[in-house]
Amino acid sequence: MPQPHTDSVPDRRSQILDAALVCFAKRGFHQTSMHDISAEAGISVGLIYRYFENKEAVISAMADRHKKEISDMLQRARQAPTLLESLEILFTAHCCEEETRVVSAFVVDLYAEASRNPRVADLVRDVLQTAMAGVTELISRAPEAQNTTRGGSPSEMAELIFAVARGMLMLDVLRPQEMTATERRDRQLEVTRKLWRLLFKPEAALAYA
Amino acid sequence: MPQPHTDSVPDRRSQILDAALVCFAKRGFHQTSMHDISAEAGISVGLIYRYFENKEAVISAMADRHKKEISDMLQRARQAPTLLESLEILFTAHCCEEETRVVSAFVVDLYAEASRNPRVADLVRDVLQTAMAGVTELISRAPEAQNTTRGGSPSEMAELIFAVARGMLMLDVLRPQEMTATERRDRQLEVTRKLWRLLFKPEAALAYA
DNA sequence: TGACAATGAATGAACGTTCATTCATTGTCC
DNA sequence: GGACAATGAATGAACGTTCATTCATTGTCA
Repeated sequence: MPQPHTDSVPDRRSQILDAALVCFAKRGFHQTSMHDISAEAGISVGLIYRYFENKEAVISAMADRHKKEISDMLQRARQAPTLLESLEILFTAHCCEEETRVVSAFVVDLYAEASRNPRVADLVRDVLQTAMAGVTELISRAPEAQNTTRGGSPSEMAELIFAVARGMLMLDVLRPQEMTATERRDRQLEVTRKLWRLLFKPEAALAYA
Repeated sequence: MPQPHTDSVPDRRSQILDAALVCFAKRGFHQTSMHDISAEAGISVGLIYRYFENKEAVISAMADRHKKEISDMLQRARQAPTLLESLEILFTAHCCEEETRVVSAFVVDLYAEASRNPRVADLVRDVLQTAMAGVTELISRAPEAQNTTRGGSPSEMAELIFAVARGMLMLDVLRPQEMTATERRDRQLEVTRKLWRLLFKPEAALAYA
């Protein structure tokens, strides 16, 4: 009853948000016009206003969706058998898409927006706190982390992990467009493993590395 | 000859760039109008066009100035007596200003712009490579780094250091406006020291920290 | 007076948003 | 089933506004 077609009406909101993501990543929030989004989605401008109050609502909805994606990612990370694999999921989440740059550019733009839009800032802060809490707990439970206090408390380690993850994501927008998602993923994994060794590998094993 | 008055003409270009930095940080590159900049600088709109070809030229000049500031910072870091102090300079450079947020927000915006403007991307890449090379050399020469290969080669360590620095800068734009520059600086220093311990402190000293 | 610094009204393009209109689909009655 | 009414998703031209940029004009020195 709610959706009698299920196919002919392909969830307009998602369709619009998908198009918006592409446009936002390509041109940024404020350089993207509603016409850009409508063209990318293959619909008319007016139709966007049937599903979103205005342009800012589109941006907010994108941020909300991103929040859900992050918590999905966290769920996956939680189910990984080892801490290292959890971290690998965390660090390469944005490489899952066809176009990694799309996600990275969007997130950097999101932070830029957060720096001047308090509502967006609250949302990003909230996402970050939830994710950090999840990872902190992950570390607390992990047997790999039991024998080392080198990186400080679990929450301090999580802080460092997230700083590196954000820093690498920022670097990603500088990489040449030609780089494939796989290449990006490999670069990310290298850094992940380096950080893991640094934080969790028993000292003895490293002494003469 | 270049500046005949030296005082009555207070270097218009710098004056305009100073105003632009404030506006860009407050509203972002593309939401800042030329009128905003002229109002902030206390001059007329038209005058900006006497010193800059167009708005993009203002952005480019800002990026160029940022490049010079980074290399100054690197120079200062090079002259520090210990590696830890070098790192502290590196991590708190953006806290020197009255308004830390201004610098952080500008840099995040710069990366966002880099993700879609190849000229800006080249410039940021260039700055980053120069700075990384400087820090790599700093590490190579430092006696503190001689006894540990824990973090990998000097250039690998530099990569990690810069990732954390970028990540912390990104976090800075989320901090409440009320936070003072000193508080921000302290938070940055905490992380710096943690990273330093992790990378350079001899293993023995950490075993039962 | 001449040369140049500085102004800010004017221009036109682009943008977000609105809304009168179209039309395929669904519901209703005989 | 067939004729007709009602719906509301979808369109895109139009509107008011904002903005980067221009340039005729004014102010200011030597």
